[in-house]
Amino acid sequence: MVTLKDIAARAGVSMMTVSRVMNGNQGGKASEATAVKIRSIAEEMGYVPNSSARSLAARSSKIIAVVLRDSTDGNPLADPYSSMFLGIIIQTMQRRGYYVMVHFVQDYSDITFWLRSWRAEGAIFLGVFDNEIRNIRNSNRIPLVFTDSYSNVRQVSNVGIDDYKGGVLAAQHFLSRGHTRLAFAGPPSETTGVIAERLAGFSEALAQAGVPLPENWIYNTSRQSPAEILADITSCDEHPTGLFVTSDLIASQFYEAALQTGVEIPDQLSLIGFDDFPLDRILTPTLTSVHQDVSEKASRACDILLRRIADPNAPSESLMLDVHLVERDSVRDI
Amino acid sequence: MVTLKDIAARAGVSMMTVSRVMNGNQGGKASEATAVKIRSIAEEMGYVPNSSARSLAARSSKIIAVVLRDSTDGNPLADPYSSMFLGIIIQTMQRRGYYVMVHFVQDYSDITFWLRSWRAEGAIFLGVFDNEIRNIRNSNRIPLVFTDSYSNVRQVSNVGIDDYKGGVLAAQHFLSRGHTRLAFAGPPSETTGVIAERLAGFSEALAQAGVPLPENWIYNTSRQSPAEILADITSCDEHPTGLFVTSDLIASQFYEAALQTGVEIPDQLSLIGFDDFPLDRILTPTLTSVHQDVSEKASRACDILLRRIADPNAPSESLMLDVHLVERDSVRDI
DNA sequence: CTGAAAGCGCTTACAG
DNA sequence: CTGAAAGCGCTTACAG
Repeated sequence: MVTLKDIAARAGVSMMTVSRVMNGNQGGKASEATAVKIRSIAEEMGYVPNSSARSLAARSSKIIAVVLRDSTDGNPLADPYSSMFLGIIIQTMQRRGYYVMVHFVQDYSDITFWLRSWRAEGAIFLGVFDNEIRNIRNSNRIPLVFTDSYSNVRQVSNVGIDDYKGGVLAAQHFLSRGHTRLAFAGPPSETTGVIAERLAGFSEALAQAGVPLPENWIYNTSRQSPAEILADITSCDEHPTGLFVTSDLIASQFYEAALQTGVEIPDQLSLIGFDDFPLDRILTPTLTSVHQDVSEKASRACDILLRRIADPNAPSESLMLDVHLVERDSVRDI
Repeated sequence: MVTLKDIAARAGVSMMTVSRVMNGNQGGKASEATAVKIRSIAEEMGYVPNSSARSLAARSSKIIAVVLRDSTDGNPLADPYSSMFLGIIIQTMQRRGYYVMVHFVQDYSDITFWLRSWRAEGAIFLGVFDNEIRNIRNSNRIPLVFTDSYSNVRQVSNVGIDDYKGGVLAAQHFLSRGHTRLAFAGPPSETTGVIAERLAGFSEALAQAGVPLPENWIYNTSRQSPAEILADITSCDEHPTGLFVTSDLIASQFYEAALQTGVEIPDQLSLIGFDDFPLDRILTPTLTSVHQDVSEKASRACDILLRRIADPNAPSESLMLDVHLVERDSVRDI
């Protein structure tokens, strides 16, 4: 393995001079003549800097950590939302000269151990960490960027979207098409958080129009399968005519269940999803959905993180991106 | 930051003893009494080993590299195949005590630089690297596992599937349903490789049944959009009644194009895809597809890599997993 | 069972 | 513009 020392010997200079040149020769601290010579020797000898040594000496690693919640029931990257997001992060960070390590986490204490062990320079969290966010923040001084968080911890940066508005848009669309009996389905929600916001926006917009959203029409997709929920919905006489689902991924499971159980979308049940994935355009019927811009979200998260890495005194920034409704064919007129 | 030295001082032993204990005290090299004491002190002080220092001294990093081909036209993780695969790798490697770095690569020389710089212990390549594989192998002595490679370099391990059989199965299915005019669509293929194999299996099985596959019915999805291909196919009088597409991702783009151009699947054109993604079950009509087991492929790739890391003399192993056809509704009877 | 010495390959901080 | 010294936090290899 070729080291700085080897190059220094060949060039007849000190290791320090080589080190400076290999690090871009900031401000021409070395003469251009020696720099050129050193670069050509390094090239010729196939020099590759040792990142571990660099990290150890410089106390900085060029490593960006991406943390996803490990889903016990399978693959955290099975969700297109997460994988798209991760893809953009890797692309962006790589272009800026960083290395990306990915970690699936079950317990938040894992994270701290891992971040410290590698001296990660910053971390981006995908998925909801609202309950752990304070602990994570307190045990890690590096810049952290969360996504979709509704935590009240203000010392971390967050990139999210207007989930409440998403719920409102879904409600308004159903109402505008004449629906007055509506249901909601999503993972269980705490009092705050992405799902709670979408639900709040949805139910409050309905309430404003005098349309109630009964408790028993708020379905928990962790407890009941889409097929069970469909059975439940269609069993009652005056059943809901529209269902707002908190993600396109789950919405697509409803399509599958509808196919199996013979429920007609949108005739028996209209559907609105959330995310606006490419998938929506090939479903039959095409899925009306609340659009969020994952790429934008990902690159904003990277920008904020990089800014805070570059300037340790930079304030934490949070950002809420807009959403809009994309009308397709899964909502019928009543 | 707490170091081995700090713990050693507190415990009244040498750094070496602490080091041994922290590394699992292999073979009881330290007395259990001191081991217990050291562990409790380490715990109490919140000791986190410094991975950079470890890597530097031990010349081994616990880093596994995953290399994906950077797609110029977007996000390498937009393809569910890649993201599922990556997800399993991360999960598996993490459980075995390794760290995963992900790299999107354009030029193969990037790879070598990166692998060396971090002293990665092994690498898994997702996507086709057939042309670069010899160079990659020659410039890197660490264990490498490729996927879906048809390279003749035998010093690397490879995990693939029976692509040829996949093509045969598609042909046979079309034939069994009475189709005699068939087309093929996929990315451009070299003389060898995944796509070439699928095409060869398809066309040879057809030929055996006396059904020709004309050159102009072999479509290149990089040159023509699905909409253009559909237009071309349906324009001629005696047009193909069935189309074999090399991935479900591309097949889904044909569904979208069919919707826009008004081509009826399967009435005007029957379709068979490849991969058997969950998506297939919610398309209308549901998509008949050649099944491959991505999870199996990913975990086999990890197994092989770990075995070769554990034993540097372990031979390279290659593996070809089986495929089968999953019949759904996208192929009509003729 | 335990430890002192040397070194992994770099950078920091200082001196000139 | 250049360099000698010290050190980052570990492990290897040896000695006892």
